[in-house]
Amino acid sequence: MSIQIYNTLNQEKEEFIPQQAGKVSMYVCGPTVYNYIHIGNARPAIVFDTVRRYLEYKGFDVDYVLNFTDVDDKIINAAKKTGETVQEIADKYINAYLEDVGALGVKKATHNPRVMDTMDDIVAFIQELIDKGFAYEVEGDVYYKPRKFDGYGKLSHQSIDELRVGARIQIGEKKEDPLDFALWKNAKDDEISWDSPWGKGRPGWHIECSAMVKKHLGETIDIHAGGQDLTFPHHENEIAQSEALTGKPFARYWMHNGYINIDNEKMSKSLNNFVLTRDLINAHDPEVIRFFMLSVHYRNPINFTEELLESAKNSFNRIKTAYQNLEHRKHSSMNLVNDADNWMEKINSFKQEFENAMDDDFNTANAISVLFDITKEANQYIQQDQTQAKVIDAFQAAMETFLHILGLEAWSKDELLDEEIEALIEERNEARKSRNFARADEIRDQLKEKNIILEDTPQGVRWKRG
RNA sequence: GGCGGUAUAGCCAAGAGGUAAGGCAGAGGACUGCAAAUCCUUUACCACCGGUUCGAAUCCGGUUACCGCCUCCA
Repeated sequence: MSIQIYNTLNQEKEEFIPQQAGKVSMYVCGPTVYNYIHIGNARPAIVFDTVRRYLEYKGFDVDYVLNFTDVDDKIINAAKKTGETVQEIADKYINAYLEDVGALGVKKATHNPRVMDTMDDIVAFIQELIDKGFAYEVEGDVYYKPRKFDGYGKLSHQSIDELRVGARIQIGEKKEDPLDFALWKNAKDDEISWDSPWGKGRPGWHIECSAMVKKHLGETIDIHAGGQDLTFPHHENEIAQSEALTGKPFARYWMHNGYINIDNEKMSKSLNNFVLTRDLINAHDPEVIRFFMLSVHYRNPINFTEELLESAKNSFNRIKTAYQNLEHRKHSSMNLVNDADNWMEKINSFKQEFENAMDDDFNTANAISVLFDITKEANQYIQQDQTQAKVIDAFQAAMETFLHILGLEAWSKDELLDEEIEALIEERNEARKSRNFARADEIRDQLKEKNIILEDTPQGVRWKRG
């Protein structure tokens, strides 16, 4: 089956066919780096990283570009407050972003362009738009004229005449039309600025993405992604800028992820209910956070509460435990090669189901349910009197594959116990043999305090970290 | 006002014409020296009202509630 992607442009699922066989160009709108990111910023990072991982699993070579907006009012204000330079603020929060998102299992982008490094391209882009009659300069500002561009509104499905534009003109602006938006802003006295044909200034917000996409991925890209609030005006404006310039389609598939609410309310400054990704990572296992995010389809809203995260932790533990129990059972398995066909077939069918789920617009919620199905099957298998190493391996390999696609495999590394603990486990075994259960339980409790949990199975003691 | 989204068990969440996946929590049972883990069993008038259909959470029309975007925002 082919991959189906819900395309905001047409509001329906479409078969995904990249321009070039085997290659995917993908651009994701990144953060404005003026603060630590909140969990709302973490969602697109995780979701589109998972999209990328799945495309790579399917054999595509993915060029994944995520930008950093490092020139912006908010950064300038932050710099004014702390006395640092804009560059320093930006550097600090770019590093923080990469750390946070890295902890959540997000792979590094192939490029992380910054506005500061793209200034020449941005200026050239704007100049060309002026030359082509889509933009005009007024006293050092440059504005784009959406009314000049035929398809304006095609992404957000807004009619240009229905837009409520009353609030759009601010005092001191010199737009010809309230709909016009800034490509270049004239510098105020002491602000950071760059030279341009229209004097010192800095770019508007939307133009950077158009310029970066063109610079790093070309005129038409396969996938453009971001939060659904970016649909309008940001992405709409990107299309207007880029397509006016090139005359070619800007992006072929537009993907937008849903919002995160906190206790059923939008995160907002007035409610003061922002949850910083950083704080959450310090308080919870990052993989549980990622698992939680992926347990809901990316286009649906997620409500975040501590209780739901706790529930996600228990859920994810079930999968982890099954994987670890397979590992333990491996040592008491036989190396026969026959009689395993039924199980191997079953395991293969899970693979197919997993792919079916992911093919269907990256339905991670269903993909995770396949992970639970295989977990149950594996649990049943290892309870049999006799097991085969080959089947155990196949179970584990399938689980690893699924977990890797979801970016959740980091925990599965081998862990070792130190000698002291090994000795205690051995002592407990002896105590149990001689039916000295008091001593056995004492040791079990003692280890539990050290976060080592012992479980007695027909195949001997099994331990795990609590 | 325009555009879009959401309403499914105590909770979370898939499903998009053939009478409801999965997980968490709860209850009962099995296994265990006791536990743990696991297995088995168990819980749904799919927001409301009409319509189409042999058949509708699923399609159409309407209603209600909530949410997002239209202004910086993931």
